[in-house]
Amino acid sequence: MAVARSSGQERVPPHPDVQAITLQKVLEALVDPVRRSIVGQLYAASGDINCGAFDLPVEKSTATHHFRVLREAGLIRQYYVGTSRMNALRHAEIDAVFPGLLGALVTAGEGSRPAGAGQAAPGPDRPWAGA
Amino acid sequence: MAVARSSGQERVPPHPDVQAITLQKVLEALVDPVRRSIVGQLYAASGDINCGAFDLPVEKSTATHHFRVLREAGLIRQYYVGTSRMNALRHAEIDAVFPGLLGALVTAGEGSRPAGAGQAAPGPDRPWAGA
DNA sequence: CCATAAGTTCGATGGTTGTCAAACTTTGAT
DNA sequence: ATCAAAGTTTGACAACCATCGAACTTATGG
Repeated sequence: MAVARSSGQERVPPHPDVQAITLQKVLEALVDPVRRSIVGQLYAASGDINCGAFDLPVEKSTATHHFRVLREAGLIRQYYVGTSRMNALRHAEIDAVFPGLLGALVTAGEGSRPAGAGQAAPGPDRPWAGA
Repeated sequence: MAVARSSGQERVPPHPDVQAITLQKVLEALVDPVRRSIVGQLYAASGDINCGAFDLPVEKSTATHHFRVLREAGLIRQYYVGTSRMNALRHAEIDAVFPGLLGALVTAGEGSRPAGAGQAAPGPDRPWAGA
């Protein structure tokens, strides 16, 4: 029946609000490949995803740890649906604070190197230009 | 006299070429505030900067360590001028591999939060929308 | 009521990393 | 030749972090 229990654990973990999101925390979160994979899968998904539906190379307890780091960094929003915990990417909010960052990171992580990235502008003569 | 010694140490440390730059290494490098400060100062500077000219909160030997990490990640280029070691941001090359990433990171690190970042798009009804 | 499913919490562990001090190297100037 | 300036190298140390297994909590289904 789900009587919306008014007391006890609300089963809603603490999230930082937008102003509290720092670049330091975001980078600390995104430096881990597993967490970057989570964000990538959320970015590519149409809707929210529950923890168990992710394709991750680690055990459940480790995954829990990663989700918590992402949540505390302000990158994802978590809420319960029955026994499942859903995860939503805080896309618009992060874009509002760090414009372009999320998109650039996900794009960079897609493994798809932009074509013709062989030689960049040669620039003025510098000692290392020869090596 | 500077006879351009043809043998011995060339005094040019190894740099990864563009194709070898990985997002993982770039993020590992940029997760450290000191290294992000170095990149920020290079980004804002008109030309290259020698190691001693940076404003850093660590000892010389630690700074050397940070410069090496940045170099091995492919973020900076280093070359000698006399006893000074110059540092150049590999701006164009990084942009070619990870478009927009460097700019987004430096902008995000400038502490200048974009105005009116209070409330982002409210989005559809989700349990956490109330909290 | 009992079993199962979905996550969480709690140690423990092994590896990585940022930091410094001290000794060293190389270059340029006196 | 001698000295100072600018970095580097090495070794040591403390702190942090990702990972796992085992025990626990909460909700759903029969």
